[in-house]
Amino acid sequence: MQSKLNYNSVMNYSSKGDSNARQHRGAKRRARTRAELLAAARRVFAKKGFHDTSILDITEAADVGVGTFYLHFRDKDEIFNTLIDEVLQILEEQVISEVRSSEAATLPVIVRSIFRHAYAERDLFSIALTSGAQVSRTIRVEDTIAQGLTRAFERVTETGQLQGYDVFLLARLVTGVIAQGIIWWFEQDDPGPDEMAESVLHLLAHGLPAALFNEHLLPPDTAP
Amino acid sequence: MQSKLNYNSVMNYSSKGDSNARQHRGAKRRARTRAELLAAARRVFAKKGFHDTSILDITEAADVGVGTFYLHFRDKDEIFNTLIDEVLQILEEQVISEVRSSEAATLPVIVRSIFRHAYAERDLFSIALTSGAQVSRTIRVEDTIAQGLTRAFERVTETGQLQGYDVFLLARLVTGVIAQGIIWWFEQDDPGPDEMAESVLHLLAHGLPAALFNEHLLPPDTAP
Amino acid sequence: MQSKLNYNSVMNYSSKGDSNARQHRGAKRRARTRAELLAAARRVFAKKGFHDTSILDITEAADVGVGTFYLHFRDKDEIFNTLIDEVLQILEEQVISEVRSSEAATLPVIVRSIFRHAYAERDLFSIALTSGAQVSRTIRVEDTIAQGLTRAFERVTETGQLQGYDVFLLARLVTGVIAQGIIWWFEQDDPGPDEMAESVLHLLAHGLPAALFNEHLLPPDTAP
Amino acid sequence: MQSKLNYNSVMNYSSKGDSNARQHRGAKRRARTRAELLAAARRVFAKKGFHDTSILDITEAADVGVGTFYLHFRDKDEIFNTLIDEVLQILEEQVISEVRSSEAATLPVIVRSIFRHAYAERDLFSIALTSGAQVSRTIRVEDTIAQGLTRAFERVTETGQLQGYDVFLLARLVTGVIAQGIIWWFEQDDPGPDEMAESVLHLLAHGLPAALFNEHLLPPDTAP
DNA sequence: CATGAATGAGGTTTCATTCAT
DNA sequence: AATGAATGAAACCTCATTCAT
Repeated sequence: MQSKLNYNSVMNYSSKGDSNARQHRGAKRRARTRAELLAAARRVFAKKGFHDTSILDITEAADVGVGTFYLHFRDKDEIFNTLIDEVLQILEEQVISEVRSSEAATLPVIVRSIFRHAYAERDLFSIALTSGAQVSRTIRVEDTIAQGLTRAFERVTETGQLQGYDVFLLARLVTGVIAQGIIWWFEQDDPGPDEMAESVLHLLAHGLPAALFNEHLLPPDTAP
Repeated sequence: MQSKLNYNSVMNYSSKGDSNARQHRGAKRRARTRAELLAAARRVFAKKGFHDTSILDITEAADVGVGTFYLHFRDKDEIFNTLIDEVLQILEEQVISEVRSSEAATLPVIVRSIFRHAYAERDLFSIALTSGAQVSRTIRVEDTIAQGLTRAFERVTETGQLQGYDVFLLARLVTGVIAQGIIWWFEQDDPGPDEMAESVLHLLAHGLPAALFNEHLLPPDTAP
Repeated sequence: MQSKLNYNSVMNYSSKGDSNARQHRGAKRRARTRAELLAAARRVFAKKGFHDTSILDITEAADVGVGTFYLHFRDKDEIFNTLIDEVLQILEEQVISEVRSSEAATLPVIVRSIFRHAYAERDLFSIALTSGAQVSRTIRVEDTIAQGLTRAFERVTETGQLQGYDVFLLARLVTGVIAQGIIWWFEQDDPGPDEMAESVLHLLAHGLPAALFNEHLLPPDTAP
Repeated sequence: MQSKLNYNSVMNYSSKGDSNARQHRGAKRRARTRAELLAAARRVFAKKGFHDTSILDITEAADVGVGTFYLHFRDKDEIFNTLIDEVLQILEEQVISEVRSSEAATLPVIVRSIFRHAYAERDLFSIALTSGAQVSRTIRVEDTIAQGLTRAFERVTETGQLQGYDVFLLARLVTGVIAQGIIWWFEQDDPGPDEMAESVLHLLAHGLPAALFNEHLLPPDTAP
């Protein structure tokens, strides 16, 4: 809120004052500092996790004074959320644009696009997927993906298909597969995004091999 | 691991000393206090989340002195892990026993069993699924489920089926669907465990409706 | 509030538990620490004034850890108010007792008693009289004295005398004289309390010398 | 003292440089900014009290940049003192002029004049009377009034009257009554200045009603 | 074994002040 | 002269942890 006011004021500078040049310089510096803070926060969060990161860690990584942090963000939550929001907005834009420029706006296109972007930003996504709840009791990344999928699914609902499905639940379950794919990269780097997308899409398209529904999955007799 | 040391030490008390009776009484009291702490921790974690819970919160809820906490647990992480381990061990035992007593040890039986237990303990599972990472950088619940599934899947692998699947990744993806189902209960209480299991199993068995792979999922032209 | 709960709980200890002795020791230590904090606060306030005193100053003077402060008082305001309340309560009790044990409960007896006590505690009273407003927007010492005087005056009102006086305003004005007498000791130590009382009482009894109402108080012609 | 340096430097600007006209414009602007800061400070002090007012509060209220503040005043104390000095100087001038233009320069004339001016500026006076000590360990308003009264009283001393009085102490005690009258307006607006002056003057002229010196002021027997 | 008063490291946050523009 | 972004000292406060009883 505080920071948004500040942020917006930056945006408005060029159109308001008469002495354009002078105000611009201050605003530019301000924006640069803010960007440095965001970049530093991302690095530190990725390295130490959300919980173990202090404001001081961030300002030191950004090479600015402690107080500067509070000029731009209310607290650790806010910078974290800003970071996530930023990355989610880019994700959304990118997915939409990729989907538009593709032949057909089908699920495979969407999923591939999500994985590609998530892979590129996998450090942040991992943090976001595993520390989300402690920040806002809303799990932002999952929510955003689930909402996107829901909107997409609803397009099909309108055509009369998807009868008998709870679209919301379905979207969340699919989100679960995707999220787990991303979290996979928390520890390994491969398979890369395209292969990952194929695995996920294969599962989503055909389900699990029938064997898993027929065969015995436990040894006849085991001690724990 | 740490917590197991503590836990086992309780178990060993009665067999060590010479004056058996008195030690027994002490051990019983000790165990009772410990149990109160665990129960209190579960209540408080469910209400305030892991991060916002302090040791004092727990001891007050358990109606014991602060110092007492440290006689039983090293820190907040340990009591949390103990709680999770306990509940996961019960989950495992219950699933195994249910699967054993069923006609065929197939995936549906396993999944239903997992959901039933998770539903019964949904407050703890929700916390565990969303606060896992900040405790140990290992996401215990997902890991346990994924491991269990992996073991199960490997039985099938041995029969030569599941060719071309990365069993580990597959297990994790399936874990993702299950986990998201549980997290769903973070906000709603229904559908209940059996219905939830059906939805998940249907998805896992047949995949998503083909429409989602054919139809256009985006309106032809949207503003952001 | 916090501290009052704590404080009261100390008071109740001896009558509540069964294991009397053990609880007593803790409570005694607690009370001692609290008293040390109060004594230290008084010393530091007297030396540096309210505004320039930090919590750390107080805890260092009391030779306890910082955290200990917060076990007993919410913040600087609270310890200050506690200090003032304590001293004002003693003042009130002492004045009442002195007045009772005197021949006649007249104003001179009251005023002498106030000055005697205030002189004994003049460092604290000076601080209280000059820093009062910044703590609570109620000027505690003046208020207490004025209230006491008001109650006293009202006794006389009931006898039909004091016609035409606004008792509240009168009490405050008299409080002003007394307060200024005490503030006088902020910089000088004499005259002592009895002489001071005589000066004030003489003024209150006879008013100012008539000359001040007749004579010219300005030189016929002065530059600023 | 410090503030006077600053203040005078403003006055000297126009006479120093070569290009008279331009400097004049600069000086005028400078003076205007300074006046805005003073006016803003007064408003903010009146609203939030001295202690809770920050430099930023003042500059925002004055609608100037933070840095600008330091071009005119060293710190919060200085602007506060400047404000008080200004108002006290006006008080002094006004009292002197009113007294001069009156028939006889007696105490009633002085007191009435003081109250009239103090009432007009009562927000500032209230702040000054209750926050004085934290600024300079000299209680400026009381000091100024007491000094004025002392000077006036000394005129009478010279005529041989006021024998046996400590003139300084007497002046301070009278100051106490006047100050308390002004502080009264901190919470109420009436009685207005003239009525207030009459009450105070009546007290100063005749002292308190004799009853207060004869009657019992306490009920014969009270519980605390 | 249990207690809870005390501790102080470590975090957060504010705000007077500087200085490049 | 005016600006306001940046600074960091200095305060605040919490809470995990210890330890005497």
